Amino acid sequence: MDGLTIHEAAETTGWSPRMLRYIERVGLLAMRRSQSGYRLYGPEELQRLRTLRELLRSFDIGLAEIGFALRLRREPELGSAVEAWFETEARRPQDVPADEWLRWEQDKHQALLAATKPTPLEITT
Amino acid sequence: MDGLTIHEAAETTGWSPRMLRYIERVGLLAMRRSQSGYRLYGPEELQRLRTLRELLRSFDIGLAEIGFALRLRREPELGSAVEAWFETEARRPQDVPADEWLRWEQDKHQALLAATKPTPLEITT
DNA sequence: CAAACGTTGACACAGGTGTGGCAAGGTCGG
DNA sequence: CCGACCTTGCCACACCTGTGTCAACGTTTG
Repeated sequence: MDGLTIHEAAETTGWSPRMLRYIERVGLLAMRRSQSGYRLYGPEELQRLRTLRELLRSFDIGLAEIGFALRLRREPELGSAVEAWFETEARRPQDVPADEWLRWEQDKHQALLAATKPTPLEITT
Repeated sequence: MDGLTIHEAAETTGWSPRMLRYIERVGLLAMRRSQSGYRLYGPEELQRLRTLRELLRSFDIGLAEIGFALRLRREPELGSAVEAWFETEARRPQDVPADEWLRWEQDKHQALLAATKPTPLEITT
C-alpha cells in the first residue's frame, strides 16, 4: 500500500481528516483510492495540500474561490464574459464623444451575449 | 438631475432596488450620488447592470464570484499563486523520472511561497 | 479475532450570500 | 405642506461553506 492514510496525511498537511474529505467533495482534488476504497496520499498530494493551505491562509480566501478560479480556466466563455464585463468598466464615457459611447456600450453588450451563447443551435449534423 | 432613481433603474434592469443597493454594498459598482445622497443611474450603469444580470444568470454564478474575479485581476500575486497551484496539478509524476519530481514539487512550492510573500523583509531604506 | 482505523451519511452550528420587509428620518414635486 | 420616494439600519429566512462529532458498517493488522 503506497501512500499515507487520511489521518497521517492530516498530520503532515495541517488539515483535519474531515477537511481532507471535504476538499475532495468540492472537487478540488481527486484522491487515489486503494482497492478497498481508502484514500491514499502520496508526496505530491501532500505537497499540494500544504500549498493549498498556505494559499488560502495568506490571501484569506476559501475553497469556493479556488473552485471558481478552476471554472474560470476550464470554461473560456466564462472567462471572456467576466473579462468583457470588467472591460466595460475600464472605458469611461469621458473617453468618447457623448453620442458614441452609447453605441459602444451596446456593442460591448452584443459581444458579451455572443460569448455567453457559444453555439446557439449549431448542432453540426 | 441626470439619471434614473433606484426604482426606475430597478424596472429597466430587472434587479430589485434592494439588490441594486446590495450590489453596491459588496463593491461591484459604485454609483454616482446626487447632492442629497440619492443614487443616480445613467445609461452606462443601466447597461452594465443588465449585462451583469445576464452574466450571473447564464453561468449560474453569484456576485461573490465576480468579486473574486475582480480581486484576481487587481492582485497579481493572488493570480500567480492560484495559477501556480493549478500548474502543479498539470504536471504528473509519470512525466518525470521518479526521483526528480520530488525535487520539482519542492521547487514549485518554493516558487509559490515566494509569490505569496512579495517583499519579505526588503524594506529598501 | 479484536482494536484501530477507513468510509459514507447525518446532525449541528457559525458566518456569508441573496432576498424581502419594515422603521425612522431626509428629499422632491405638485 | 403632504405624499411619494430615497437613505441607512435591522429582522428574517434559505441555502452554501467550513468544521466538529457521532453512528453504522467495512478493512487492516497485531
